[in-house]
Formats: sequence, structure tokens, C-alpha cells
Amino acid sequence: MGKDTVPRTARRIPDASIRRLPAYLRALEAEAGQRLTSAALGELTGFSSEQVRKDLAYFGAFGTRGVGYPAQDLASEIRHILGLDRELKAALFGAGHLGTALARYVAATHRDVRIVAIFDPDPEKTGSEIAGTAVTSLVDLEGEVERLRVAVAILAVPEAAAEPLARRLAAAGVRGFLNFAPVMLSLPPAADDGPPVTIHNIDLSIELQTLAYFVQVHETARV
Amino acid sequence: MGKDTVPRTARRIPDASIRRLPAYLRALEAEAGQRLTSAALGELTGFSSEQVRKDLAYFGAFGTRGVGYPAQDLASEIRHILGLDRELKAALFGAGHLGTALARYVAATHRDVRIVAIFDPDPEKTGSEIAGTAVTSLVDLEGEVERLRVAVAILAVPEAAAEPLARRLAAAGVRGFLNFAPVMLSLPPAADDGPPVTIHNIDLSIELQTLAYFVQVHETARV
DNA sequence: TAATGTGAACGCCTTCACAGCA
DNA sequence: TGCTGTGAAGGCGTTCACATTA
Repeated sequence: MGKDTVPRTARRIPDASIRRLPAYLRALEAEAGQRLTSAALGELTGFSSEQVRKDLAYFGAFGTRGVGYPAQDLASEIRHILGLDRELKAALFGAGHLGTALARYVAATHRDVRIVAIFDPDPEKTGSEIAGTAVTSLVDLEGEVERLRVAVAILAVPEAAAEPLARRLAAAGVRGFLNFAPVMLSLPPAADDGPPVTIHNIDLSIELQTLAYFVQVHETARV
Repeated sequence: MGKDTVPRTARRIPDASIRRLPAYLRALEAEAGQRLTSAALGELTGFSSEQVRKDLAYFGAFGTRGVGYPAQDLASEIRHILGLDRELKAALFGAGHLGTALARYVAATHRDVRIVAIFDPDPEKTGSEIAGTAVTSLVDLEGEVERLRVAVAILAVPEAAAEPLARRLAAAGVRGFLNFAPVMLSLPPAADDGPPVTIHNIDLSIELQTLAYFVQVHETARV
């Protein structure tokens, strides 16, 4: 997880709570039912019912005592909280296997997130299309990013390319990064004048090597 | 992140500490130098020096007071702690774009993790090779998994396929899962007789939608 | 002197327990 | 009666501060 630079909003909401909201949303959308109790929602998502209630209560009183939560409305509320009632404009960088998989996945499953551009320096790739979006060269990167009002960047590029690219993008106004390159992006000595930049790192190596630890530990700790 | 079923080992080590070890390892391997202080290692990884010292101290006294840590030896120690001094045998499921990207990445960057098998039901794919490993059909899945002594499974399969597959694999002795499918794997009513299963979920939707929240919040909270 | 190793303080998040309300 | 909403308690991890040792 990247730096979280959450400003002093009304009451401080735990990052952990925010990370659970998408799970609730998914469960609510899958469950076509009318009403759901916190216990039911907990069952579906793997969290405790208290956890569910506390998370939701940070944002308002959406439930009815003795009854539960209205599924449809709660889904809308969560979408609103996450900012998914307005389309999130994302640009993808890197049209390799990973980038292609990501573009297709997002296009197939996220109405609320739109990949407005795909960038790749390889001339063999530029001009082609992935999931309906053209692959573009990096000439006039900044111009395109500003023109398309790209809010977040998904980085599926080689390790060495990630940081310089991210710096350019941050300077061009990109506010969020989903980084798949195995590097700690240290972006800005950055500003407290401009809006903060959020970075989420997804690092396969960390997951794999951590998994190795747990698998191995359990082996030894055989009771 | 999945359930963590850590047994009562000697002293309890925070999961968070373990998740930082790979970052230290990466920094140590990149830095060819002789010695490193906790401050230097912190600088390279983005963590505080106290954090670095505390994390390492859970496992032993690897440093020299007044001097720092020996880079080479510390790297070996961390590899040992993570269990990366023995090869981790992994099987990949799903030979689509995501699976292909994962297989190539692991083969290119991890000496310590070996993908010993790639499974995909598509007859067009079986028989081909990805990063030197043949793509196999799912006939005799259990037999192959046991024969190859697969310790962890990487799931790059469609949502619906993930859970039934994971159940079969867990039954066949797979102990760790890296799940890229957007589902909460609820594996076992599982055993307390057998060894525990560790699940790490990597969920693009959660990351994207959480990112949407932070980007949006900052927009509103403009000072 | 310089940097590690570590008890103690702190803060954040989760869990508990129950008051409040349909 | 049943389930939500929430203050209080508890637990876990990070930060602080310093004693320790090459």
C-alpha cells in the first residue's frame, strides 16, 4: 500500500474500512435481494457483522433497526462514497500481457472505470486496439493526459520505466497510481500546495515471498 | 489479504513485518555494498529506521552496534527466514494474458520460485509452452500436483472457476494460494488436523475502487 | 562515537457490549 | 423482538527514547 495522505476530514475514517467497501459493494450487487442484515453482508464478505456496521456507520445511518440494510440503496451509497457515481478516467501504461489482461478486465467488469488511453512505446503495438481502446505512442504524453483528464494511471511497465514515467504523470496532473512494477515509487519531494497523490502498489514478489514464509512456517510448526 | 492462520510460534511476529522483508531483501540485493545501516535500508525501502531495526530484531541480532548490517549476510538471513533458500514449487492456473505475464515475470525474476506446471483447460493452449513450462490440461490435476509436490498455486482463472479449483487443490495438499480472481475464497470448513492453508488475494477491483475514493476525496477536500 | 536492540508510550483499528429504535 | 448504531475496552503494530555495545 502506498503513502496515504488523507487530509483531516470531518472524522477520520480508517483506510482499512475504505478497503472493505468494494467488497460490500460486490456482495450487494451479486445479491439481488431486497434487504440484507449486517450479519448476512458479513457472511458474504468474510467480515464480522460489527465490522460491517461500524464501517457503514462512518458514512451515515443507512440501515433500519430491527430490519437491516436496503440492498439497492446501500449499493448506491457505497458507489457514491467511493466516487464511482462519476466515471473514473484511467490511462494504462504498457500493452504487454499484463497490460492487456488489465485492460480487458477493467473493460469487462467496471462500468465506473474507463480506460481512456493505452500507452506503449513499441511501434509494433501502437495503432492496435485492446478492449476497444487504441494503443498510443508516448509522444505528447502530457498533452494527451491533460486533454483526456486522466485521473489515475495504471502502470504495467518494466521496473526501470516506472518511476520516471510516474513523475511525468504526476506533474501532468495524475492523482492516483496503481503500480504493478516492483519498485517503491517515491514520487514527489512533493507539494503541499497541490493536491496529494495516492499510490497503490501491487507487488507480486512481495505476495509470493510472503506466501513462501507462511507455507514454510506451517511446515515446521507441525503440531 | 487472506485469512492468516499463524500458529502460536515462539514470539508472535506481525504479518506487517513479514510483508516488509521482501522489500529489504530487494534493496539488499540491489545494493552491492558491504554494510548498510538501518537508516540507509529505511531510505531505500521507504520505512523508518526504527521499523527496520524492529523487524529484523524479531529474527535475531544481525547487526553490529555502531556499524550497521552486513549486506550479504543479511540478505541470506532474510532469504532463509522467508524460506527462499529452498526452491518454492508453484503451479500456475490459467494461461491467458494474466497467466502468461505472471509466468514470465516469475521465471525472469525469481530464482527461488519455480513454476513447475501450468494448467489450462483450453485445448488450443495445452501443448504450448510459456517461459519454458508446458501448458497442461486439467486431466489428472490431483495426480500431477501431488507428483510435482506443488506447494503453492497461482490462480489466474475466471471468477467462477476459482473456488472449486482451490478446493480441489487444497485437498490435494496445496498449502498456499495467490488468488487473482475477484472472489473471497472461502476454502475449508477446514481442518485443524491438517496444515493450515494461506490465501493471499490480489484484487484489482479493490485497488481501483479504493484509489477512486482517495482521488475523489482529495478533490473535494481542496484547501 | 555511532548505530543497534528493546521496553514503554502511543495511536489506530477491531471487538465487545449494550442502548436505541423500528 | 430484532438488528442497527456506538461508546468503551482491548489488542496489535508503530514510534519513541534510551540503554547497550562494538
